[in-house]
Parts: sequence; structure tokens; C-alpha cells
Amino acid sequence: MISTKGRYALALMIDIAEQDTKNYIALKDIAKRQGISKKYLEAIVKKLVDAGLLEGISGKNGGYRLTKKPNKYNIYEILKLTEISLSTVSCVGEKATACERKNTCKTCSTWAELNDIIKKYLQKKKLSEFI
Amino acid sequence: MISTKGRYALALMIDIAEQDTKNYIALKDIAKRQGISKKYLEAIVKKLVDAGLLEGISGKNGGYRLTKKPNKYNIYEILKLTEISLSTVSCVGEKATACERKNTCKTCSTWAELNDIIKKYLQKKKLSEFI
DNA sequence: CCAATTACCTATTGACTTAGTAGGTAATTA
DNA sequence: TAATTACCTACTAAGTCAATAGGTAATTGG
Repeated sequence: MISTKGRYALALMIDIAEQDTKNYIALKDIAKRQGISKKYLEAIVKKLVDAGLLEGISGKNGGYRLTKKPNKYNIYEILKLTEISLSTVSCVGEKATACERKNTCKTCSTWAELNDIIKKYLQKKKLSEFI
Repeated sequence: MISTKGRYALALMIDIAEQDTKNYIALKDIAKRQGISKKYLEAIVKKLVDAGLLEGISGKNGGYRLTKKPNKYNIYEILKLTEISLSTVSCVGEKATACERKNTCKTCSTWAELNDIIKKYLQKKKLSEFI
């Protein structure tokens, strides 16, 4: 359900949050500390930047920085970027594809309920809790 | 997280539970009612039989039958048969692979907690609730 | 100004999973 | 004994995951 990519994204965010938030943190250093391939992290960090969760600058002393305080991030917004879907099944959730059985389906409400429980749990969990 | 296979397994169990439980229900009829390929269902129903959730007999008037009453089934035991893992991440849950970062990992407890919430929800939900 | 540093970009690979199909054999009963 | 049904093995095409490779563009310290 939550892939390596998602866990790396969270690990990366925690790593940056733990450092002095005023400076930009180079991906090279994060990769070294976390024991994750820098090349692989590049693809992940891009999603975080595109979504506005991080800002990055190039060049010497460049790197990445949080755009808000750690207690303002919930881990749902982080994880959903790297996962195709955080929903339990395809017929519920954000990218729900139309379910042809919807009218006769006896299980949809169960999936929706479970989905909601998971989402609420992840949304309640703040980045600051991991520091 | 929960694949078509899992949803089909549940749909199949509900279908059988809805019929007269004394008779054996032919897969052909279930497939027709549910609008699912019979061939595909064969692979799914095998897991249910192997796990003892259903019993099947061959020949004319053969088919499948529940081995206990619908309120004695929870949907966790049904879904886990078709899914590689119902865990949120690979480092927690039933088939947990060793996590090398375990001692330094700040996120494991979160995954474990979420995992537990999902498991408890599914275990509480009985097959009889879908009839 | 230039060379090192760093983010940022595109493409590719191999392994695995998923969803589904195909073509059978074995058992049971009307 | 013929129809019916479960049961079995193998295969395929598409998609995802994890990771690598080889660059270009931007920024800054010396």
C-alpha cells in the first residue's frame, strides 16, 4: 500500500525538518544520512517541490528547504504524492474510476469507510511528531 | 491496496451466503450473477477452499458451500488470502521482511499503528453484514 | 570569470504483480 | 455413459516498482 517511494519521501521530509530549517539542505547529504540512492531520491524530491511542500535552489550551497513549519505538514499530503492511490480500492477515493456495479455493490460503503479511517489517521499525523 | 481479486473473493462469499446455505452453489452461476469471468473466479475460489472457508464438490449438482455461518466470517480472513499483503508497508505485518533501519527508523511505529487500525476494522466486519 | 557544486531533466532496465485467458483432467450423478 | 462440475497447469499483456545512467541548467566561492 505504501511503497518505498512513500517511505523515502517521509524520511526525506523528516531529515530536512531535523536540520536547521533556515538553510538549504543538499540532497547528497540527505542521501548519505538516510542510506538511500541520491539518484532515486531525485525523482521523489521533485514531486515534493512540484507540490510546494519543499523549495529547492541550484548551485553551490543549494539544496532543499521546507516551505512551512513541521507542525503544518500532515503525512497524508506527503504520502499521496508518491503513491498512485492511497485508497483501499479503485472505486473509492480521489482518483475513483467509475464502478459499473455501484448500484448493486454491497461492499462499496465498507471500502469508503475504511478509506476514510486511513485518510483521517494520516491527516492527523504531523511531520513534527517524527522529529 | 485491495485488488480486484480481493473484492471478487468477498463478492463470491456474499453471493454464496445469500443463497440457501445447505446446497452447493455452482461457480458458473456465481460468475453469471456477479458478472465476473468464471475462469478468473476459479483461481480465487481455490484459495478460499484451501483455507477452509469454503468446501467444494465436483460433479453434477456440485459447487461450493460455506463451512460455517456467515456471522462467523470476518472479512479480514477472506481478503488476506488474495492479497500479497494487507500491511501498509513491508516492514510491519504478517509477512514482515527484516528492516535494516529498524533501530533508527522513526516511522515504523506509525506504520504498525495504522496497520493495526486497518486489521481491527476488517476483523470486526462480518460477512453477515453484507447479506 | 570560471570551475565546482547543486538542482533539475529524460530515458531505460529488470523484476514483479495484476488481471485475465486457454486448454485441459478428475470426480460425480442423472 | 454422457453431461456437469470442480480442479489443475501454463501462459500473456499491461502496468508498477525500484533503481540506474547520462546528461543540462543554475548558482556561487575563489
